[in-house]
Amino acid sequence: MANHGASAENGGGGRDKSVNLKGKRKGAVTMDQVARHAGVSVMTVSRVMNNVPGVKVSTRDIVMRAVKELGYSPNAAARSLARHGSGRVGLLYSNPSAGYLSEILVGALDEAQRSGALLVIEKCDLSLESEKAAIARMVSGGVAGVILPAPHADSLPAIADLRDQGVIAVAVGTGRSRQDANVVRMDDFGAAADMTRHLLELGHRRIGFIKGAENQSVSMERQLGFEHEIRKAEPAARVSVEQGNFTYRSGFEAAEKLLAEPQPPTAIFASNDDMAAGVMAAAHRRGLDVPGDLTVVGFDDTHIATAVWPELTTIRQPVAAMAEAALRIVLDESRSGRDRARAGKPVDRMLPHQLIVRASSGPAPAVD
Amino acid sequence: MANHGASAENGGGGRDKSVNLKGKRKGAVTMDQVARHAGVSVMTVSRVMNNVPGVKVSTRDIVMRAVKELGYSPNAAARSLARHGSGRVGLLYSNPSAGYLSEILVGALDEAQRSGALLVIEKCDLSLESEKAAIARMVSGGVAGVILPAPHADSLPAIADLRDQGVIAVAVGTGRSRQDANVVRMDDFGAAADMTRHLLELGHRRIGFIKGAENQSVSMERQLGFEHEIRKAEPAARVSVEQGNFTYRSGFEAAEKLLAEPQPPTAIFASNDDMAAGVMAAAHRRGLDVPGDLTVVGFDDTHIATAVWPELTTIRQPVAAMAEAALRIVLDESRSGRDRARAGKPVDRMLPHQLIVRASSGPAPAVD
DNA sequence: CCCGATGATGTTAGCGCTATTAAAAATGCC
DNA sequence: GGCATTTTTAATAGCGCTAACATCATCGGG
Repeated sequence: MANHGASAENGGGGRDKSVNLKGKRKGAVTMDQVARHAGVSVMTVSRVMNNVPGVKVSTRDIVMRAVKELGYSPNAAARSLARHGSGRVGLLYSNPSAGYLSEILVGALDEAQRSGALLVIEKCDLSLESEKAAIARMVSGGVAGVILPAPHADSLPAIADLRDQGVIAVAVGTGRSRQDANVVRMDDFGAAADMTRHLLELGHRRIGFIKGAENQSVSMERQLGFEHEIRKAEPAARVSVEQGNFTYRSGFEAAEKLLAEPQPPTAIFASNDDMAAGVMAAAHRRGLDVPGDLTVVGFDDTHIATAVWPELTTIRQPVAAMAEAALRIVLDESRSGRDRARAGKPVDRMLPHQLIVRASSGPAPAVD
Repeated sequence: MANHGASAENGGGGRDKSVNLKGKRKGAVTMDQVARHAGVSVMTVSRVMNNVPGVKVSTRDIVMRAVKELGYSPNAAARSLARHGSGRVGLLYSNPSAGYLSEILVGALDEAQRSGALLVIEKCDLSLESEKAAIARMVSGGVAGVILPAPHADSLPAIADLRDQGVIAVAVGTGRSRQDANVVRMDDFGAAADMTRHLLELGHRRIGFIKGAENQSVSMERQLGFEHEIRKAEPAARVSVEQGNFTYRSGFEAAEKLLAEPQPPTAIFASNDDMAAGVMAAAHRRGLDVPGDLTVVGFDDTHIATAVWPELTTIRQPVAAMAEAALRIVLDESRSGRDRARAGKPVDRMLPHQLIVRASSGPAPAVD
């Protein structure tokens, strides 16, 4: 490691004393170097990097330029250490829709890197004991807060547990705001309404709806959004609702029932993409063309939405952004909540969704 | 920071002395405390924690006990910092099978946490420039090595790039061992042979095979394994091979072709689960029962394998374990390679796979 | 024109761990 | 038994950063 490629560059110049003075290692620009380069002290650089107020604009600019010129990027480890253990954040995961997990992870990881936090991920299954154990592990690992994605976001015991231990909790992807924990979510109600409007605009008047798992609050929100829009825009439409549980299989089975009705729906709105994929399979099995004979739409825009043929019309849920936001909240809260005695109501952050129209939805077939 | 919520609880309980003794902060046991508790110096504790040879067994035991009693877990940030930037590992990801990504992430993260490494994840698409840019970012971020999962594992430019910059590269999930980089993989050839044997044992003699993407070396391995087993065990079997590219859609289309043959196969072996799901859809569309009329098997055991109905018989690829192993290799290499001049041949680690028999495979239908 | 308010910046002291070096204890050899 | 050698342990100096305090300008009012 003594010298190789990188050092040749430095050595070649020969005149750049400052670099030579400090260090021989590649890509190891430190605050010190930036400070020297900008002609200020390290503390000023630190202030600029952390957006701490009380730095003259002109100074800030000089520092910024130095940062850019040297390609400086702060050392997450050192930062986390100096911040005295703050910046350790837990992330509880079980085994949700898989694609969902990786998005959560990517979003959180990304933000963690950016803000110098350390992510501690901990696996558990859906059982209460397992959840509790995982939380205990995190807490004893010294996390400042814990992010609870999807299925755990609605776990009262988990939230209560965290609260009792004085650890910040952020629920991601829960249906409603809540008093006892910070929340990052999307407008499930509104999104379901948007999708419903899309179906109505395509002329569908017989619509099937497949509910999500009963223990998740988003299921209810989505159903309410659907029903609200129907009542508001087209009360005459005929709807039938089946219970699902967010799995492909439950979507398949629900669709079998819906399609077996004497006057089957011309469109089926599944509360997530996995179930929509199941619906599609059931439709194909009956020889129905999608979307010629049956429009199928989902929710979430996970991997499966485009892995399926035809590709699903669905609602894009900004999962990665939600995870990012959750991490930010933990960090902000842990820093601000340090002195003021844990007051203030919990944060409720809602991120925008988007209707993605793909090939699985089309105009309603002519009346039969 | 002096005290907030948590301290009130401790104070309230009043009797839990041990917690009070240890420290005022939750879960913040330091090496210092362990050392004191064990009656040794911090350095000895450090040696024990890192399995450095040269500690008397008796001393090691004492330290271990102290560690356990105090519930000590090393601070990753401090460790990474003190190790002088080592322990920073990059992970390049694009957008592979999604379920794959989260498994990779989970495995790597898990091991990162355990061994106190800092994971730097970096996104890129399949283009060469994007790949190059992502690698540059990581390198300038001071990583000791980079993990290249699935599609990038076969990217010669990426590997060459890394090598030129003196950064360790580990390819995960490539088909063959290689001279220019460390590799973690599974026995794709053998696994495909296993699966083929499974089909033959079920009595299938007309078998369709759907190849994976041409630019990935595992595709070839799996095909060779399949063909090898056929030739070896049942040369009389009729096989037809279609090209796919690992997507659901390509599986669907390949299956359409296979099933349109005058004497269609009684079993289709898709090189991954996504394609197998596509095959299943095509079969259902034609009114074929799976596995009654057609056996469908996949490869990888990703999320979709159980999200589909009937659930897929497939090969379990130990993705998480592979990611773990990859991280270990980077860490080991970066530590050992520090002095000895980057010699030694690359590591080639092969992890065991497993044939998972589920509901999608069954005995061949009676001859027609 | 001096003195306390404000800013704006610089200094100092660690965060928890590991490398390095020095010291002590155990061992070997003649 | 004495001294070179080889373990095994201890002491010390940072890693790159930030919190807390110290310092230095700058400025207006008495």
